[in-house]
Amino acid sequence: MKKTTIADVAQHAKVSKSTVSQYLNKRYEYMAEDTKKRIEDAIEALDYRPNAVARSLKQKTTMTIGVIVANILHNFSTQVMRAIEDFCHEAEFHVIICNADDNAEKEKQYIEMLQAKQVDGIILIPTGDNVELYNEMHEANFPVVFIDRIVEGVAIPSVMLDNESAADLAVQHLIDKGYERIGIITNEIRSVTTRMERIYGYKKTLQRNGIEINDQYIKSLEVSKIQAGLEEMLSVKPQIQAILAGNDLTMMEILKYAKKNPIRIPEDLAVIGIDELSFGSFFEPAITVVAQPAFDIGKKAAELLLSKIQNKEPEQELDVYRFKPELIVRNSC
Amino acid sequence: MKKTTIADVAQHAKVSKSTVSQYLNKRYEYMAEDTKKRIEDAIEALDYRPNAVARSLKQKTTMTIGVIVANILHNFSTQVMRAIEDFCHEAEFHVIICNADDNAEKEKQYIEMLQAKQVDGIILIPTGDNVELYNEMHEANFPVVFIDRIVEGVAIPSVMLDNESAADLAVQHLIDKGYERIGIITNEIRSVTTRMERIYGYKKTLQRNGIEINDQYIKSLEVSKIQAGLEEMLSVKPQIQAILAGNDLTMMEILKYAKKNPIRIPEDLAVIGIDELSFGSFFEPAITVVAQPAFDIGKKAAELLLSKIQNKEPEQELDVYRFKPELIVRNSC
DNA sequence: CTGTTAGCGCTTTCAA
DNA sequence: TTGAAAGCGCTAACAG
Repeated sequence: MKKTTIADVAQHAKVSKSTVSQYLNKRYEYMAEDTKKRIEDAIEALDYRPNAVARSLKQKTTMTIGVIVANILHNFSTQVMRAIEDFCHEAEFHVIICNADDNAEKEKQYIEMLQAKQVDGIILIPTGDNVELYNEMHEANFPVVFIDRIVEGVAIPSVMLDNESAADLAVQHLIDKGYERIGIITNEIRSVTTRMERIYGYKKTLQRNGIEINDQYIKSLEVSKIQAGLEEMLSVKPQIQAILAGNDLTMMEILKYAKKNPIRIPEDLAVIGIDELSFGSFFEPAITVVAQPAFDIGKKAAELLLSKIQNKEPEQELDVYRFKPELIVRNSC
Repeated sequence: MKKTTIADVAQHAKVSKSTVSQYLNKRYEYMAEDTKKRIEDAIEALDYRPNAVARSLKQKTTMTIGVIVANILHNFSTQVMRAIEDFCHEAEFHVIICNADDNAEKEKQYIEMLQAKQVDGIILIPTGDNVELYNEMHEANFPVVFIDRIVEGVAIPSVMLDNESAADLAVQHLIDKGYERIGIITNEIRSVTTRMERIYGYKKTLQRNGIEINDQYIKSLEVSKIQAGLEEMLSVKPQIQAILAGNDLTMMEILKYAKKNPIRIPEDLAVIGIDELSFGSFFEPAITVVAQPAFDIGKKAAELLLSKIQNKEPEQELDVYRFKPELIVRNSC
């Protein structure tokens, strides 16, 4: 059963292909009611569906964007994805999703595949290790937007959390609660910029409050090493009083640790995290967090990308769009 | 700056377009080493990238599939997505992701958009409300695979959990632990089949153990009504001893409720859930669950779909592929 | 108001 | 071993 094409419709309606094409593209202006009707009927009768591939070939636009995240299993990525998909759906764009697993090679491969597929743009949580490629895209004027991190030396806009305030908010809250010996654990998976900014915010807030920085209270570890790192950090004297978890995964490791070696939260150790937790509100104790507006971030990125695609120069081509974190006070500190 | 096309490469390498095409498709058999080399160089020199859209138009295959989930924010969907994307990546397929939000209209729209885009197949967590459309696809021999639910009267294969055993496993565990008055709460969002099967498994196991079924212990509610439903169920006399949560969202509602009205788990109320929880192991108490292999389910669906696409008749065209649940015993019952 | 024509970039006979 | 030519399904001048 051959697919019905525009030619079939034209024939059936006794008009030319171009007229049908006009119709499809809603350029009715100069179209006789009668022709219009005949085309409508033909389409109906033949159950005709335009072939978007053919159209794309001609128009050089696919109404499709690619999104490359580190891992769609991460909460942040999922929310970002959802926001992007929602926004794109509105605009009748489709999104192709790719997991680069923080692997530069895979990222590169995906970018190339997406470009071969002629996607109209890419939203990327960049590994940061394909600087050359990023720049090529930018120079070729190919629409790209970064999420969650800035890449040094690449003039592609980034949409991300104001990491410094996030850490500041967390640490200041801890200090206000009377804690002084405060640690921070971030995880290796998180991009360099993000980690640096959070640690920087942490340090700055400590200093502003006249608290000395103790490097033994600062750790950056891959998830599998957090338990050990925690052990170490907790044995440092003077004993640490509170910990800021750099993200959700880290917080979960801390909670696991606390359960295993019974440590009471917040009596023995106060905790606060960056990133909301699905169980934050009903955990015992409920966990205080600094939430990041992942959804808004995703939406903004999609908005930016589509406006680049549609060549509407964005209001002001900022290079970094920072989103404010929100402190959600509960009982873990 | 015009994009370089196969014609440019041909010209640069002083061969014809068709020869370049041969090269691109790795049909080297009759190609002189020299020609091959010249083409290689030309591609390199011009930084040529084949245009997949043009190729698709000709070949009638896009190497792209669509995946329509209810909501990518749901844990299950996320895992399924990840598995599908992994599998497709191996096979050099791309995946377009869509959130239908359990909305038949949106689902329909997506299916049509995806078909217009000429995707080679679709994996669908069906709302179940577009039976006609499902059948059209099936009759047109368009590759489709369902996940998580069966649609009555539609001969499309489904990949899903063995829901009945999942409920059975949970209830039997509860009974073995000495509980007799056992309730079940499922949520409306979950598809009809899934819910029915789980409730059916629950009842069957109760009966097998000679325990009478009490309809007041069975509730199916939308998430926002679970708190109230719980209140009601817990006031029924004789007092319920244990609850089976039909999925992760339901379990979280139960946990919230228990925290608010202080109910000790498992002393006052034992709980067990279907679906693993990110916090299951370190919650206090750790939550016993029956986990479903979402990843395997996604992988299998992708495998099935690609084999349909590649027209390898699957080993045996089963219409339902059931996956075994796994009981993870912890401390909540 | 509608039809003719010429491609978009690639693949694929078929012939040379 | 390579090239010429036709065509995938659609759009877009430009005529008429």
